Amino acid sequence: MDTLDQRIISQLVTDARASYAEIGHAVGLSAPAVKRRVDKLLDMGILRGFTAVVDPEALGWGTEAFVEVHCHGNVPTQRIREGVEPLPEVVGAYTVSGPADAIVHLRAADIHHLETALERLRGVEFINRTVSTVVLSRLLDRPPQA
Amino acid sequence: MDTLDQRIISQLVTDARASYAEIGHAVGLSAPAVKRRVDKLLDMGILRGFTAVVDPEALGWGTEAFVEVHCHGNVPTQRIREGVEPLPEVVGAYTVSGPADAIVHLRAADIHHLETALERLRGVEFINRTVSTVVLSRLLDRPPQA
DNA sequence: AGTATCACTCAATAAGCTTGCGTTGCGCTT
DNA sequence: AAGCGCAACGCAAGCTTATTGAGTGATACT
Repeated sequence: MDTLDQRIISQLVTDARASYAEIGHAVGLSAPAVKRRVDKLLDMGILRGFTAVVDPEALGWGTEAFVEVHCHGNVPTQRIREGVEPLPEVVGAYTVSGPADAIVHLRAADIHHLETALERLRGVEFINRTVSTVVLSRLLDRPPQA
Repeated sequence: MDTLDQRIISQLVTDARASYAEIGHAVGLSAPAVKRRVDKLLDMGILRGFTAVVDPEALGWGTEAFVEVHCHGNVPTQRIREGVEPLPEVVGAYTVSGPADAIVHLRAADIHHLETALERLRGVEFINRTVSTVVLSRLLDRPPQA
């Protein structure tokens, strides 16, 4: 995991479908050398995989919200994960410091869909109370250090 | 934009480096047909591009926080965007309903780095007050409808 | 000094991309 | 009802890229 690896990763974050030759040219290596490093990074779990960046609006996922989740008593983080993971509208979930126990990031087709997703979230047994903050507009949404 | 396109997108979200032939096999099309559809989706902006999924821990971006931003008076969303965009630690920013004006998602190497990023965020001229919520653990982080 | 290890380049083959071309299905006009 | 134009498809050819093996040089350890 040296500076060469980091530059390769940075290239892949910018364009995950770039050819190994292109990446190699950018970082000063041959194509096979790049492939071997990428394979190793995947093996080590530093690279988790490759994904497409989709315009959520275009696909009809235009509405999102951040939800503070307050639980009944002490709930282990693992159980929180298991509780929210089945909801397809959940795109992110984090345990946090402060008064709330967790923050859940919801993405839905519209306000009505968001409402039903929230209802299902509140239906999770250990969840006591939720405080929702609806997103009005997405200003920025990018990978780190791109 | 039909169901075939959606299935192609779903394949690409799962693995952005899959070959057109693989995708075609999964959705019942030939490789050239898939390529033409992908090109069109890119043209239309429905597909924004392809990126690598990196383990943030491994790259030394293990600490993150959500920050409620409160502005001085009325600030247009565009100016908020311009204000936070230069900070590399900002991975997401949203204007929201409720008492706060915006929510900013920060990602930093460690607590100290997070602190300096917060200071720089608070240094943005129109920002009045911030309320930070530090992430203790990431439970879930996934693309929608994967 | 010798040697093991590691990562690289080069080269060759296999796989995949990309484009032109002919075909088909569908809606619209004549 | 036949003809036309459009849009999308599959096939095939030529070209590019991926992938593997083999050889080489640098580094570090014995």
